[in-house]
Amino acid sequence: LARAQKRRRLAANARERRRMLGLNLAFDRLRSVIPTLECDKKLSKSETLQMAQIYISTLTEILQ
DNA sequence: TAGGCCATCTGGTCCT
DNA sequence: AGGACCAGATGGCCTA
Repeated sequence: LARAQKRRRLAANARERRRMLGLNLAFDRLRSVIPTLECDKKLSKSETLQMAQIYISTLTEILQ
């Protein structure tokens, strides 16, 4: 690959890394707001989404 | 050592 | 044109 192309690929990789960093930060914020009773190890990403969905459903139901 | 979770690279597509 | 977003591939690390 040409040097300019390689340089742009590297830049794109860096942007993608930063983007994922932002996404992971959002996961951390969501995790921090999910009540995890007596569960010391942190939830995986998909677990976090599942628990959030369950939590929201529960709160919604309580509000009825 | 197989399975789960994750980070990173990459090429494609859509948006500005 | 260049950036944002996305999904697939790949390899590393950890645990049952």
